[in-house]
Amino acid sequence: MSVVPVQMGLDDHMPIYEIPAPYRKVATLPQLERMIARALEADVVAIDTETRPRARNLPLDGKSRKYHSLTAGLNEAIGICISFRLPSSPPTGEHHYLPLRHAASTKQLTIEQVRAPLDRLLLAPHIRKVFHHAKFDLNVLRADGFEVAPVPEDTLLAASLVPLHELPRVDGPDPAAVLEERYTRERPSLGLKSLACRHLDPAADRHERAITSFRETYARRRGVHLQDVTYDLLPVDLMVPYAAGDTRFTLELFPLVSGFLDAAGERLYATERALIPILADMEYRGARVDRAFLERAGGEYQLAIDQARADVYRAAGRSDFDVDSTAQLVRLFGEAGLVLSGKTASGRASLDKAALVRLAKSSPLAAAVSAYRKATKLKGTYVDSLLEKLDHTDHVHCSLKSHGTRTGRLSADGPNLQNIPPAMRAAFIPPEGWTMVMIDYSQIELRLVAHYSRDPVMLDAFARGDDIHTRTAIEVFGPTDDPEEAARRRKIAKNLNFAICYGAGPARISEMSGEPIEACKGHLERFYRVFARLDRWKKEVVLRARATGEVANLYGRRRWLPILRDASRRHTREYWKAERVAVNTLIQGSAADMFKETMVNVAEFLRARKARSRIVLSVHDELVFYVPPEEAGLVPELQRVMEQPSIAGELLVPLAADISHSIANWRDKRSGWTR
DNA sequence: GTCCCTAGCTG
DNA sequence: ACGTAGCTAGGGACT
Repeated sequence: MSVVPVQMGLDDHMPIYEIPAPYRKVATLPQLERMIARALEADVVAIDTETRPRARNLPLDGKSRKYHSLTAGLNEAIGICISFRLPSSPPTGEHHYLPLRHAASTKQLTIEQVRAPLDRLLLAPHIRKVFHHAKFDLNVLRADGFEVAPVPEDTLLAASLVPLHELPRVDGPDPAAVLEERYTRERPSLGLKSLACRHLDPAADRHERAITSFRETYARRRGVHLQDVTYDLLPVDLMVPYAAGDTRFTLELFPLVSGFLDAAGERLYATERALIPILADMEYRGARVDRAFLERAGGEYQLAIDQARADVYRAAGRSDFDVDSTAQLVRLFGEAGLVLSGKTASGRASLDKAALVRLAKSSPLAAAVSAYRKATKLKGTYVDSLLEKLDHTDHVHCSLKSHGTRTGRLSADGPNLQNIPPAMRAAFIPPEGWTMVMIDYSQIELRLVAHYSRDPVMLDAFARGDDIHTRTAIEVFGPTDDPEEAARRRKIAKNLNFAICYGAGPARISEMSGEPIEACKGHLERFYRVFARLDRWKKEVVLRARATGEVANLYGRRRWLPILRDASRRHTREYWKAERVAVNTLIQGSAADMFKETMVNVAEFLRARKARSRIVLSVHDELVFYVPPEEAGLVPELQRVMEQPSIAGELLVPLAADISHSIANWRDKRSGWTR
């Protein structure tokens, strides 16, 4: 920065900073009115919010740095950045920071003062608003009563769909490093600063570094944690170029990045964009949780944990170790003469569930550790942490990332509501008097495998509506009248079917099905003789991917796998993994993009009918809805919408979506829909 | 405080 | 060579 601060760390003695061009502060009504008037003449306006954790999101206690999530907003706006460029603007554009909730001594407008002018811009129908990660800002703005229309553009989502390694670089990187990255790195960071440094200005992070250094000094002098030095405590003039820099980069990245979208990319981007307000709304409203159920379950699990821990110490004959420490347990097992055959990824002796199950018959110690692990997992990850995250209306708000996976699936965190075990699904309940409706695709990935491979047996199975695992069992092992044998064969067949999607070998099939490994080798060979087209398709996928270094799914979503075309890395562990990834990405990714399209179609269906029903959760191939009693008639229609994505007509297999419902909770459901 | 490792939950 | 895609918790080693 241009001016060295003379004094730091006191709100009322903030150092004076000079705001460099082309950045501007908007702190008075005339300045705001002038800025909005000019913005309304622009075709594209970049917008960003600066935030702090909500004031009531206080640390849990002195030592924990975790915050309560008491409200959907999670973060509170402290200021808004707005950038645009008119023909009459300087060539570098006009970039503004509008402080709203900075330290009291700061000259700034209030939310209510800016509401009307800002609404004119945020709702202007003809202006494209571009954000980097719009969903976040939409919810921050919503917490202050602002809406944005039309649906914003998003440079983060556009960048997630573009071959970033083909974009021109401005940071003059070492050519060897670029080459290495082309061959090894699947996807560079999608962070705004990272994209800006690579493609706009190598020094794009200079203001961020200035801010960080200020915060570090402030934290040191005040004796507080760095993360407690929130941005609203900083001198506003120091914030202006940093904050408005973000919208400057967003504005400049937008045409650059979206210019690299191909036709399929444009279509995928349209779906991603349509998902922004849908996911934002799911996050904002959250899922209702039965707090009393969780508290009860927590007590029961605690008893089970205490019991299991005592069992472990008794079986071990000593108690000078930590049951939570796998390393100490491995040592203990070794001293007790228990042999651990499996290995971890790093080659050490593994004491995972499979190892414990192998030993459980002969060792009470192993059985007790299993019980302990199960109870601590459920209580720690699902009961206690979920309770901490409930808001004052007992709703939990996760964050859904549309760009969170390399296949196209959504990812969820804070908490992850996509891996709630059945026992804990009982804690998720509908609003009073409403029904929870679950609609999930039946065997979506195997249907896509059948489509891709055109395997006649598999296509026939789905055309006839067979149970695919039973049909596979009959095709591979022949018919049997013994129901027990049929069940055993179906289990193996199910694992064989999953093996296609994941690329599992005999060892994994053996572990999953409990059959001997040698037998599984034979099963796999027979399986690929029966479903010969399937094996051929997988080989073709790999051959094509070797030539191009990438795969593209049914919607044209691409995943770069540069290692596949690098002959020098052939026959390495990473290479073989990339082959499995190539196949899995087509299957999982095609299903994911179909599912995203379905979410958009379902949300549009509900919107068009002004329905109160809403999507609550999205778990890869399942949607969970809250449905009020008077909208029961919509449910079969939702099912039909789900069965008719745009690609349904081109698929060689029928799609099927199954309904289940419950007025109680997510676990205790009944299949079908009748009333 | 950071990071990695191991484990375990989901589709 | 032989299990895809995620997130989170805890221990343990490091700074």
